Amino acid sequence: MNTPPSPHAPDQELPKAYNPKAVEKEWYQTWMKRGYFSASSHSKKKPYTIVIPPPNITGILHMGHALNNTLQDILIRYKRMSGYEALWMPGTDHAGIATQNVVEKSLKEEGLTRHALGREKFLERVWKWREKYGNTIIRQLQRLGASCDWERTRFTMDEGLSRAVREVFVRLHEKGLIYRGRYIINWCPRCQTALSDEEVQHKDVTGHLYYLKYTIEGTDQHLTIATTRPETMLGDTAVGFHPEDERYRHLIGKTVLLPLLNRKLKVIEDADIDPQFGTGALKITPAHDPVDFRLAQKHHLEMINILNPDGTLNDAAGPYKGLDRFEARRKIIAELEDRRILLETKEHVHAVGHCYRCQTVVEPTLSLQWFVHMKPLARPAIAAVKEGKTVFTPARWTKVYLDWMTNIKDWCISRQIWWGHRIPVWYCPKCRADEAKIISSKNFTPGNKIYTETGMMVSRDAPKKCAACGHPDLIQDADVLDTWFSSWLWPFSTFGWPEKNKDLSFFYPTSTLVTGYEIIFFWVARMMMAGFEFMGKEPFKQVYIHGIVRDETGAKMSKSLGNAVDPIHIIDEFGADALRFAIISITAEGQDVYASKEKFEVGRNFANKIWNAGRFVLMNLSSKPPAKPAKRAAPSPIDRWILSRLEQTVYSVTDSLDRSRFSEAAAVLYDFFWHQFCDWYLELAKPNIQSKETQAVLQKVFDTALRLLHPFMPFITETLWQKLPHEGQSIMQSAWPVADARRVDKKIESEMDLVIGEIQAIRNVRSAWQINPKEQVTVAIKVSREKELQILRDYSGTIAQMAKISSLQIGKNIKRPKESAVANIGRVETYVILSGLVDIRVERERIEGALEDVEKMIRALEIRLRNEDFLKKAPKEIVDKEKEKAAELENRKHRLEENLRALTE
RNA sequence: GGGCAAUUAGCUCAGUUGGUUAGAGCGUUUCCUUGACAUGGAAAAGGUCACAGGUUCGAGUCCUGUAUUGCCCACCA
Repeated sequence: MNTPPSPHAPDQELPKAYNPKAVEKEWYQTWMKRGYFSASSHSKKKPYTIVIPPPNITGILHMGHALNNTLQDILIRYKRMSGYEALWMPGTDHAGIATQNVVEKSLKEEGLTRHALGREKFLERVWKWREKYGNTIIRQLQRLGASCDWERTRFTMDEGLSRAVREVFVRLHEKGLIYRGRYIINWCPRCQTALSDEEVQHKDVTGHLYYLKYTIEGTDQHLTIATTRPETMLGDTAVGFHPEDERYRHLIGKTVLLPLLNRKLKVIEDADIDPQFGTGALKITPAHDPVDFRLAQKHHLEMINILNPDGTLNDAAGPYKGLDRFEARRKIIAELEDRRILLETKEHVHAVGHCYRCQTVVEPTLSLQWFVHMKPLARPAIAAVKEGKTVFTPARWTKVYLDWMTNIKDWCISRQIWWGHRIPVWYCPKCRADEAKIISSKNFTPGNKIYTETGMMVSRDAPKKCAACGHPDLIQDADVLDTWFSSWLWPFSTFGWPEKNKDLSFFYPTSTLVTGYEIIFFWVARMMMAGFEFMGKEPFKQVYIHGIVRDETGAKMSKSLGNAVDPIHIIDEFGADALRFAIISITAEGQDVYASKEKFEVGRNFANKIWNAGRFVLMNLSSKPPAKPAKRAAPSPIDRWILSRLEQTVYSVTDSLDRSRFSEAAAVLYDFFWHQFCDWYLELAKPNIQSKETQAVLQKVFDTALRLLHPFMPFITETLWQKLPHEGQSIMQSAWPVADARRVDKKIESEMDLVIGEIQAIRNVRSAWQINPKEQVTVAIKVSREKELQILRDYSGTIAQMAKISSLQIGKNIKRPKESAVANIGRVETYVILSGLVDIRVERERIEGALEDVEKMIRALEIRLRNEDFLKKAPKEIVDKEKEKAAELENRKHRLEENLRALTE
């Protein structure tokens, strides 16, 4: 026997309360050391694969991660137990802008800037930073219990993944899908880089609409134009109006003078200009507005960029040069006001773009950037979802995905930062000496030819010399790629693509992607496109979209707001299992979650309940369990009942997990374990606890429950499972229970329903009369039906035990004893003898209350049963059920009335 | 401007093929420290399922509209 060491000796006495700290770390280490998390592509099993949404290396575990990763771990552990070769592929994302921002901040504290350091030194600093802090979140995921195959951990800046990035860039370029061009992009003046459209968050801001007076050259006539960004007038090169707008027809052929600068502005007419907005006249700033840019292209207007990269105004701004854009706005407004050019100011709510990393207001700016032409990539990714090759859960996200994909725009992928994958493009300074020649395809239309420039080389590896002239000193493009340009390859780059290997063919396509809806566009949609483009197959079969974790007030949790419930604090205080179970419990499918510390107490309490049930089971199992369960004698009805309930729980939990209804599965387990197994079965089984049969059932039910609970609460289930008699080395490797419909015993369940109802009725009376729980009472039960009589007699011992009855009489001809309180369940009437005098008033109130309820129900039923349409059209079984119910209610009503009469006699 | 969610007990929320008396957790009330568990046990109170119409024998559940809230998308300057 060569059993690996267990963290706990089997016979160690269990403390009264579950102490997660005592087991979590050790068990996690043990699992890792024994290689339980690793998956192999040489397995004979069917693969089940999840790739983790790689957290940023700057990331610190927050509740969103806790939810996201618990969901993935539940799936992985469930599938692993169900016989799949389950792989959870982990890794981290280099998070270009975010990481650069963090490192720059620490430089600033030393009084340094990245520019002072220089590119190379700066990158060294970033790598150092990553060595030190980049794995924080991975250690935190491990505390959560995540069963990732850590040996496979990847990083988006690894050599392998970087190679994939270059390969993809080159291939897309060769297909004519990557090009460079001068277009309006979103510029963040703080990060000083271009952003993609998705990286801009639009927020409604109450600003102003300024009405400005432009003079028509050579006349004393004026033109009034409304704008929200008056400072952009410095870049105006034209004014325009709608061709059918009669108000401005007279302007055709005239020139308008730009206030302050007196620049001559062309007058154009274009159907894209909305005559309803403002005055119907539009000032056109081609370099700082997407609409204006398009108009400028169409009408061949001059484009004047007025901004420096840091958001201050440049030479083009004349007297306003050097001012920050917002300061310039204030100055210009004041100036316009002084000169009576500003005619009117109105409040105006409009959407203003903000940088998703630093929340700075972004500026639409004309700029030379690299783009991916997306339409051709989107086509198969759209078809796949329409055909159901990839399914969204909840389904409503399908439409969101398809809408975005259908209207997809080209993706700006170049970033003017240093931390990231350098664009694999090199330039020959010699060939490019003549600047006029540089852009060889001025009006490049992507998709049908390859984008080229004089002296430009797109290459997987750094070219040694210029392909044209042989010049050896080439200059690599200074920009890096958007972080998502590496993330969108994640489902296959992590397996070694572009190399063809066993892992790739075995684990790809992956099975489920679990993520939040905030990155459907950033990541999910793009992975779909990359999956088809480079692997020819969808990257995953299912996309499970969960909600966002918010605080109690509904605000998105964030560290900067200080409203975050820190998952690590919850783990420290309540344990990882408590955190996991609670976060799953409170998360309905796809809904946002409102988290507060109190909500995690549910998880702690449940873990403690499991712990104590385990203590009870262990305490009572014979110290040496029979090697084989003793020949089963017929199990008692109570045993059959819990086995039947267990079977339904197995079925229900499995079904819920298969339908991605995680909180439902958690609720079913909670109810079964606590309210059926602990509240009833354990109590009912106590008198027979010494019998072999009961012990066998107790062990089986507890063992099965632990296995069902394991994906949700890995640590406590492993700890207890190890202490129980078990086969195998870990609950992680045990088989997921399989539901067997034959073990469901409807007959025994309906019998137990009657018995439990009876016990509860008696307890209710006891409670109403404030009988001390320790005190034994005398009870008489009157039953009219043979079947019920039989059942109650069979279970009389149980009823007496559970309701603390010293003398129990059951029969058809029982007379109501004097000084007794009555309870009615169905057709059964129960008398509880009271020791002292009956307080008629109290008893009457009880009965009258019950009577009222019954009458209310009877009235509702009667209406239904008198309705001919109901009798004719409703299914027979429904009608029969209602009739049966009516008869029973009628019966109960009579008995209540009798009791009431007897009371007053 | 378009779209999507949400609106059910004091609070936070479940409730997917329409069909018993609409559920849970927390909180509240009463009783109980009984040899698994006070992070506990027993019992109980508490809901015109946002509103208005409609479909149906029957609606929390389906349809239409309204209101409130939140989110996403969108080049009305």
